[in-house]
Amino acid sequence: MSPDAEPVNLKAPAADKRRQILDAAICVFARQGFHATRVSDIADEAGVAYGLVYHYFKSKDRVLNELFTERWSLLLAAIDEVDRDNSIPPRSKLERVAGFIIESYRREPDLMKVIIVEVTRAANSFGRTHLPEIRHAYESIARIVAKGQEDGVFRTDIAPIFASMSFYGAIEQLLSGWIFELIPASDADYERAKTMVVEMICDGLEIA
Amino acid sequence: MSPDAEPVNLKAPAADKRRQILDAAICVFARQGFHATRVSDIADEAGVAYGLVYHYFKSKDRVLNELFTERWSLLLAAIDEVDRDNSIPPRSKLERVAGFIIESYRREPDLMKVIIVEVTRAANSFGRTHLPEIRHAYESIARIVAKGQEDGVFRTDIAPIFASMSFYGAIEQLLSGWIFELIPASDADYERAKTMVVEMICDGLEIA
DNA sequence: CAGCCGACTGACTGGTCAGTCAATCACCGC
DNA sequence: GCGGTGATTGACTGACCAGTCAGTCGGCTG
Repeated sequence: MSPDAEPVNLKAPAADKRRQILDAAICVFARQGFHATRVSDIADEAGVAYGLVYHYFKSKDRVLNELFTERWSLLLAAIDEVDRDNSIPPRSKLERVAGFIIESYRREPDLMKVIIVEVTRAANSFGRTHLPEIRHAYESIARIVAKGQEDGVFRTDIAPIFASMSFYGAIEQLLSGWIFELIPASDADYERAKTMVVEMICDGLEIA
Repeated sequence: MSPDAEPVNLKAPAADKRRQILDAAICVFARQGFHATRVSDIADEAGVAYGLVYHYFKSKDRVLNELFTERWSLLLAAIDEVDRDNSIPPRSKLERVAGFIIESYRREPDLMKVIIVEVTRAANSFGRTHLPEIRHAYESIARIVAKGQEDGVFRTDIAPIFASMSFYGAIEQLLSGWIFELIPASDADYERAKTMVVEMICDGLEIA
């Protein structure tokens, strides 16, 4: 950018303001929930005029939209990449998927909270629009399971989509538990959870 | 109107109107979601004047409240009853819990949809109030798991609350799948699901 | 310098509802 | 038939807020 050292934050090169608004939205949505936040809350939090939000986004919905799409596409890409790597056993694939999701939460808890609470688990209101993308994730995970069945590693009497939903549901429930402080959330807990979910799903709770 | 011999339904003995309103709310909340339904929608659906809703309920929230509390207390009671019955192995206990929830959905899909979508999975907005009751369910299930561990039937390296959340999360995710038509929903599917969740949680996905 | 353009501002409007309330109705006991 | 009580009605109001828009600012181009 500019070699000359200038008095910074007015200079925010245009697109930065957009980012500022998105970040503010993450923060405010996480704190108050989507429905309860006014557009002015976002603007205030971003330190920006009310109208500017509408300069960059067509509506309040579009802001949430962008947050979701941005992150969800990363998840889909991650799952697909894991799926394509056939050098590891299916169990490790699930481990990586669980790891990715939990790690996402650890790094950006507010963003993940917003995505889960306002989109993924709000399929009746806002999330409705994104049902196809959400379904896509379930199907990708199901593909991993199916491949495990073909390899003779996973039992075949459980439908892949069913296993996939249960697996993802278990993980999301854990995140919810952390979000709403229903279960303890330390770095150690996150780490333990990663292996525990997979162990439970793959090996089962019962002693063989 | 005719003085006598009239077409009954005016006669609805007072408290029936209350029930009528609740049933209408179930229907409308399920169809449009809580936020998107106006109080007038409930009144219309119930075939009752707008103001009557406020005669029976202090606010729109209270209507949803009542729906949730009514049903959730049944769930809590069912779980506790299962837990107390020590004549059956822990695995059967989980089967009964899963069975109860899935059967509830089969019998009253709209009500369960409302409870899950608007309360249980909406902990950021409306559900916040009910976090204690929701947590209570998790803890009751965790108690079943803990007892299974004491009996040497369940492995002890997975925290009971953790297993509980995963178990419940898996079931709720299945219901969501049915609600949003992400997975097939026939009587056979419900029946299969009941055993599948428990099998997966107890025996695991992997072939031993 | 003039004139343009995109970033940026915030007062204002239009529509939407939750909740209120004054009035009416149906019934019952006296 | 009279007065009281609770059920029932629906027009109305006050608050709230998403989205608009007329206008300012600052930098760049010719």
